[in-house]
Parts: sequence; C-alpha cells; structure tokens
Amino acid sequence: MKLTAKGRYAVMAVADLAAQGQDACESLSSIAARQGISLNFLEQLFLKLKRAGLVVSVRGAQGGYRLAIPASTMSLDKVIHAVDAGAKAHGCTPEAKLGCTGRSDRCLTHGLWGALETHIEGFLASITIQDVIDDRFPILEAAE
Amino acid sequence: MKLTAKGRYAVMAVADLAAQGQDACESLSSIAARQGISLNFLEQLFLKLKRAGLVVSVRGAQGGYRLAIPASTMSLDKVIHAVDAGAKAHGCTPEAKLGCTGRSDRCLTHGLWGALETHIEGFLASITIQDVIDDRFPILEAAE
DNA sequence: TTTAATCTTGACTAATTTGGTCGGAATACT
DNA sequence: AGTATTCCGACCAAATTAGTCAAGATTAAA
Repeated sequence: MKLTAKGRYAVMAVADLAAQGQDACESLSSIAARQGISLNFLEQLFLKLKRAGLVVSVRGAQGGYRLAIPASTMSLDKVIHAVDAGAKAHGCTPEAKLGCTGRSDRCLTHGLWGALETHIEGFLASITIQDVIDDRFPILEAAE
Repeated sequence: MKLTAKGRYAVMAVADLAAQGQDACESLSSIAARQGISLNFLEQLFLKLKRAGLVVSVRGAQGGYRLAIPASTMSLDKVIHAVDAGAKAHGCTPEAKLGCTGRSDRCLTHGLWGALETHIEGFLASITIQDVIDDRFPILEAAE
C-alpha cells in the first residue's frame, strides 16, 4: 500500500465524479478542469480505474466516465489499489523473505510491517467515496 | 510519515541494540554483522538517531552506541521520524496548500490525508522497541 | 458520410527520492 | 603511537513519480 499523490488524485477525481450524481456521465476534461489536474494524467488514472472495474467508460462524442458501483460502497483502498497497482509490499514478507531468515538468526521486524500494512489497509477500507463527499471520516481522533 | 526500507532498518538496528541489554554499549560493526546491514549505511542511520536523542554515542576504541531512553518507552514513530526526517507531509496540508483552495471550489481530500497520517502515526506510537523484541504487537488482527 | 469529440494505449521523460558508498577527520582507549 | 571507533559531508546509481506526447480506435452528431 503506497500513499502517493497519484492515489490522492485518484480519490479526488472519483469523488468529483461521484459528486456530480450517482449515474452522471462526466467527461475527463470537465473533471480535469474542476480539480486542476492534467487531462493526460487523468486519462492514465481512469484507465486503471476502469480495468479495476470501479468506473465504466462511455465512448464517442458526449462520452465520459460513470461510476460502476455506488459511491457508498466504493472504499478508498479499492481506488488507491487500482492506480497504484503492482505496488510491492514493503517489508520482508514477499515470497522470498529477502535478507530475512538465513542472514540474521531472526528478523525482528518480520511480522511488524505486515501488521502495519494490514492496519492502514483496514483504515482505508473503512472509508468510502461517499464519506469523502460528505466530509465525514469514521474515526478522526486528533486530526487538525 | 514515510514507511521506507530505511525506517525498517532503523527499527531493526535499534531493536538489535536494545536486545543486547538496556545499557549495553555496542559498536556499529557488530550490529551490522548481526543484522546484515552495511556499516556505512548504519552510521548514517545512527547519526540521525543520535541527533534525535534516541541513542548516545561513545567515541574512540571500544566505543559504540547505547540507548538514550529505555526500550519500553522508545516508540517506533520516534525511530522512524528520526531517520526519515524532513519527510514532506503528503497531502495538501503543507504551508501553501498547493492547488487546493483557490483552484477548485473545495478540496475534497483536504482533511482526509491528514486523518490518515494521524492514524498511522498513532499506530506506530503505540508500539515500542521492547514490544518488537518480545514479538508482541498491540493489535494484530488479521496479519499473517 | 463526414467530422469532431472522446476514449485508449503505450512510449517517453524530467525530476526527485532512495538506498547506499567513499574517503577522510576527530576522538578516545591501550 | 597506534588502532578502533564515531563523525560527517560529498557523491552516486537505480528506481520511482508525476506527467507529457503522439497516435489510434470508437462513437455520436451534423
């Protein structure tokens, strides 16, 4: 799970699309204009979002994109995973356990990073695009 | 808050040091040997850890590093912040709110990334080096 | 049937970050 | 004096990021 600007832009763009109405069909150019994101960059993002089945495209003139599932069931981790696909899990957990067992007698942080990953993912999974539109975050303890 | 290999190495190294005993004075070469980390790289990390007041150095022959505070009070976020200093906060919260207000009528993800950051930080703050040594993680729900 | 709007796709790139090395001082113990 | 160690900045290669460009496919409208 990476938390990059790309993921943030994707969330912004999807939220913008959803804010136009549940079944609104919006062109990328209008989203780009509203959110101040480059059109070409948006295309890149929505291509991945489409492949992930989060949005559907309407081709041709007057075309655009539409949500494939309701905003209230579209969790943030889905959106972020879609655009940051192939994100290598950090930590020593991937298949080969690189430099973990075998080198030192015991990798002290082996399970830790996995637990952290799980934690973050759980948090993002608990928030939906609808929550973002409504400015409502489930657990916002001490955030400014 | 960045979660990079550098931060993980730092946690590993500090945990290794702490595992040698609360007031043990260990040279970086022995830690490097045990953990399979390059000596030069470790120096870089411990320099920052020292500046952050987490460890104290003993120069000269037979010198090394020692914990500056008990392992049971050294939380992971302190360690990670120390080595990943200057980490730019991601999101639109830094000073100028780049491309946030003023461009679109409202930034939909403004508070969100801050909340996420807070959340991760809280998680890391709840775990201490002692916990890592004891292989005990506060809340390990579904992690392998 | 044109035409124009729009999506689709992959290749490319400039800048930044990451993880790490090198070489040399400074310092302190023996 | 000699040696082990920390200190510290410069440097570097590879990966990643964020983003551009160009060309093509598809469809709606005129």
